[in-house]
Amino acid sequence: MTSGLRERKKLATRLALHQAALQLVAEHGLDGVSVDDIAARADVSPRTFFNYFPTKDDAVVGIDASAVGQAAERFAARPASESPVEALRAVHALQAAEMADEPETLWPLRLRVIDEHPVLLARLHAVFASAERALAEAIAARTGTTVGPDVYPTLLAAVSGAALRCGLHAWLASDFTASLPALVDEAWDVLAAGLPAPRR
Amino acid sequence: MTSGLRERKKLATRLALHQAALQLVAEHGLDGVSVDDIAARADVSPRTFFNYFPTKDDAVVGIDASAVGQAAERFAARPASESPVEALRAVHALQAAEMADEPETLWPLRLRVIDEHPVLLARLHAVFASAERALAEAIAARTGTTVGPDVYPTLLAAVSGAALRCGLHAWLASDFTASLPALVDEAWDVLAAGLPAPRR
DNA sequence: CGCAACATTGCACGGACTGCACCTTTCGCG
DNA sequence: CGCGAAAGGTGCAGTCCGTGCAATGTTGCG
Repeated sequence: MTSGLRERKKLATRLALHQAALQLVAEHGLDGVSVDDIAARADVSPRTFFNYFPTKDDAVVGIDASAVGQAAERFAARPASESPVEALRAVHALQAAEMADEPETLWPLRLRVIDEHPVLLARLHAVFASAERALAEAIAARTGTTVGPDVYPTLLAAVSGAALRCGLHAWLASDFTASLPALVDEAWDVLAAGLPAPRR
Repeated sequence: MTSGLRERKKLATRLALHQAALQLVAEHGLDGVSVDDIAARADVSPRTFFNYFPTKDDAVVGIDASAVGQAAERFAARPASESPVEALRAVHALQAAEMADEPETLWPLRLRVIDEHPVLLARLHAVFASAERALAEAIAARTGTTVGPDVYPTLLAAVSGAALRCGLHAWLASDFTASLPALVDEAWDVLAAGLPAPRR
């Protein structure tokens, strides 16, 4: 399927560039690192860098566009007996588990770096937003609504992104000692209850 | 208070630059317009452009940082008898009304242009995100929670942003014939009900 | 009026990103 | 095995963005 020396090498240099970008930025800050630096550490020419990422910022965030549609696909594949919220919770449980388990400590490092650079946060949000657009379509299809005029699909998609981001934020705040899936699930509990003020 | 020829002139050129950017981009696309073009249409030197906006994209979006903390301040000023959600709804009602009433058709044009350029959407989201951070603090203060470990303040702040963005999106989809405050309020109804699947 | 503060501008520079042309490597196939 | 086609890697030249600095106007105030 994905075999072939060519494919594997591309994946490898892509990852190398991403990790080089992350480490260097963690060390010297976003403005203290140039594309040339990143390319040098990944052992490719500066020009090649742009064959892999359209932007320096994208290399730091390092999320491929292919992963974007994933959430929407998984949502669409859930049994029709589930309510939209139930289905989304299930999708997020899977997604959160994958993020927490990912090889290396990639996500922690990513989140730490992104947290220190608002520009990168915006970039991450852009990725989420694009995923949410696809998700809104899937929600509309499931509920018989329409993305344009009806608020529901857009709202639920946006809220799901909020839940996930919120979980990631709390995960970072816990210094990655908490369980990401548990945090995301907690957020969904609050949402499903209609956002009541927490009892103190 | 804000009088003084100097202040007014600054505001004027700022607005001129913003409108020039908006119109030109609406006409030629984001990549078809350079900073020099924008500065030329606003009758200032290209160098001066950067005294007003740190970035070309920011000039197109054209929202000043001062407006960012506004939502949090208004939220904090709401009577303590209101629940967080009630208070937020009230703040949004005001904010939505202001946006819909703004002089000229600024918001419609803005939204149309932003809708066509994902980069600008990211920029807008960044503004929202920064407002949400301030809001999260205010929510935490009101509910006796803490932004770091507790999910509630971050979640509610993010969700409120989602509601507003969602209203704006539907407003755009209606070609600005619908009532923005009504759309935002509708989103809040769904949120307060725990996001139930819409009846068909 | 005259001075101090502030805004505008030009200049020069470094870095991001792109189109193009050329070279090297991999792949598919006989 | 080897050859031709396809695709990736690289260098070059160029455009535009964004910034620090220094010079030049403009405004406000005593």
